[in-house]
Amino acid sequence: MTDKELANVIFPNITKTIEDYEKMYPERELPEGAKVTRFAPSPTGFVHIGNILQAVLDYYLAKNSGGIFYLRNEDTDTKREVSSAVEKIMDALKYMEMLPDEYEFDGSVVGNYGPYVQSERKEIYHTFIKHLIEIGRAYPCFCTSEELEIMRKKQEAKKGRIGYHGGWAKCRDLSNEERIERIKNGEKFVIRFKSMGNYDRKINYEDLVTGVIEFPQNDEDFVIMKSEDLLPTYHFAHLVDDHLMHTTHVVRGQEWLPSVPKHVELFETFGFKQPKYIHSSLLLKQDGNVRRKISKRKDPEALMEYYMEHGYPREAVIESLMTILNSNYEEWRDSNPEANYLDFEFDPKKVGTSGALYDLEKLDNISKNLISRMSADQVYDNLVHYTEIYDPEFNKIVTNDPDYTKSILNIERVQDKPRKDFANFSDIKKGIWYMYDELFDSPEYEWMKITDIGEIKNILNTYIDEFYSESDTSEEWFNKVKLMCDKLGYASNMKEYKQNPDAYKGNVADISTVLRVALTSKSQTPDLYQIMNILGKNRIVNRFKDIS
RNA sequence: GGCCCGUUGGUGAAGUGGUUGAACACACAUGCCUUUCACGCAUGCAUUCAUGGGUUCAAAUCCCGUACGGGUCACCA
Repeated sequence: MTDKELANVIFPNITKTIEDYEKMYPERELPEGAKVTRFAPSPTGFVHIGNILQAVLDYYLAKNSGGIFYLRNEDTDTKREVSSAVEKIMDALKYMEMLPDEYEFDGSVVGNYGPYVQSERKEIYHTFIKHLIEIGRAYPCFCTSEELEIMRKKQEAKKGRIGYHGGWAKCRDLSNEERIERIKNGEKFVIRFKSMGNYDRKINYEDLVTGVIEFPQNDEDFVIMKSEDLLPTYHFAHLVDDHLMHTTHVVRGQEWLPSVPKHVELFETFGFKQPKYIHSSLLLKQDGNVRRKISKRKDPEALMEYYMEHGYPREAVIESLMTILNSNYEEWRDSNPEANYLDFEFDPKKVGTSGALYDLEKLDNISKNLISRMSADQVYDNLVHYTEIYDPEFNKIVTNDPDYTKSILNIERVQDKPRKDFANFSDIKKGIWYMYDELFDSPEYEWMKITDIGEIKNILNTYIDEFYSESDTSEEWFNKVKLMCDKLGYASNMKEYKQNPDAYKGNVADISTVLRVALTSKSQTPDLYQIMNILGKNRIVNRFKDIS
C-alpha cells in the first residue's frame, strides 16, 4: 500500500491541496522592506508583561517598516483555554494602543489571511499534514503515553538522549498495511513528522539577536498532530500559519531557541522561506538572592492588569519595555524627547540576551517624567478615563467641576521644572483628595512642631483677621506670612533663626506648616499659596473653623 | 544527564584589542536651594568587568578550561 492511500485513509475528506491555499493567501503587497509580525498568545486567561514586551516589539517592527501587525489566537491547547482570555488580550492591546491590523474577535474577522484562530484552521493544517504523509514524511504513531514513559525511563537508564528518534521511533517503520489496519480498528494515534536529520551533523542557524548558533540537526520525530482534538502542535501550526500569513519576523521568548532545529527542518521539508526570529530575553525578578522568571502567581506586576489598574500611562509602559528591549533606546529618547517611539531605529543585535530584572522603580521614574510633561488638560483627561473604570466614586467628584479639578492638577505644573509626584493615575487621588470637601471629612491632622491647639488657633485667627487677603500675589502673600511671624514672635528669616534659635518661638516654616496642615491635614503638599487660591476664602475660613 | 544561551556596580546597561583613570539612566548617600514635600543643582557610589590560564607591546574586549545562572528535552505553548 502506498503512502498516498494511507493519507487518504487518515484524511478522507481533505480534497484541497497546498497550492489551493497558497492561491487563497497570496504574497502580501507591501512596500520593500515591510515587516509582517504577529502577536500570537495562547488564551490562558492571563496577559503576561513578557507577552506585552514581545507585542511592543512586534508592533514596532511592523509600524516602523510600513508592514502589518496581526493577532493570531493560538488556542490549540484545548485543555488550558479560558473563554474570556481573548477579550483580556484585546483589552491589553487597546490599552497599549497597539491594535492589530488583522484579527478575529467577537465574531468578526478583519483581514484576508484568516481565520486568525487556530482551532478554526483545522482543515488547512490537515491539508499540509496529508501532503507530508503522501510524500512519506509523516506517519501515524500508536504509542500510548505509558509506552512513551517506559521508553523515556529506558533511555535515562542508558544515559542516552531522551526522545522519539532513531531506533526508538517504534511506529516509524510500521508497514502501511499495519497502520491502516490499526486505524480501522479504531486505535488512537498522533501524527509524527518523519525526520531525516542526523544528530551528529550540525546546522548553523542565524538568530537576529544572538547571531549564529550551532545546533545538532533535528532527528526527533516530533508530534505534529494530537490524537484527541486533531489539532496541530505549536511547531506545525507555526509552519503553516506563518507561511500562509506571510510572517517575516517572529518575536518569541528565548524558551523557543531549543526548538529551532525542528522548525528549520520543517520549513526545509516544505521548501518554504523561514521567517527571521528574534528571541527575546526573559523578564526576571529578584527574589531574595536568587533571580527567577517573573511569575504571574507571585508577582502582581507580571500581569498587564497591574499596569492598567494602577493607571500607568501606556507611553510609560512602552518606554520602559523599549528600554529593556534595546539598550540604546534611553539615549535616543534623551536626545529626541518628543519623538514617537516608532521612529526609533531598532537594532536586534542590541536586545539583551541575559534576562533582565524588571524594575518597577525605573517605570515609576519614566512615568513621573512623562506625566510631569503633560498639560493639566491631558492629565485631567487621563484621570477621568482611568477613574471611569477603576474608581467611579472619585470619577464623580473629579468630573463634577472639571475646571476646578484642572486648576488643582495645574499646581506647579506650568513652570520650567514641573513637579513629578504622580507615577500613575491612581497616585493622583492620594495627592489631591484634600482639595475636595466631600473627601475632607474629619481628617487626621499631621501637626508637626506646633501641636498646642491654643497656639494653633491663635495663629489661624491672627492670620485670617489681620493678614490674609484673597487678592494677594504670591510674593505679597508670603511677605504677610513673614510679617505675622514677626508679630507672634517667630523668626521670619530662616538664617537668623538658625543662628539664634532660642530667641524665637519657632520660625516661618513652623507657621507655614500650621496653615498647611489646617487646610489640608497634610504636612507635605505642593505650593501652599496656589492651594489657598484654589480653595478660596470661604473654604479657608471654614477649614480653620473646623480645627478644635 | 544531553543540547543551547548567558555572566560588566543595588538595577537596566555602554563597551567587539589602545584618549575607558569602565559612558549614560534608575536607585541610594551627602550637601546646596528652600515656607513643607517634590523639583533642580552639586558631589559620591565597580581600582575593575564570574573565575583560572593562554595569545599580545596592550584584553572587559580574542582563545581554552572551570564555576555559577537560565532555558529546553510533552499529544503545553
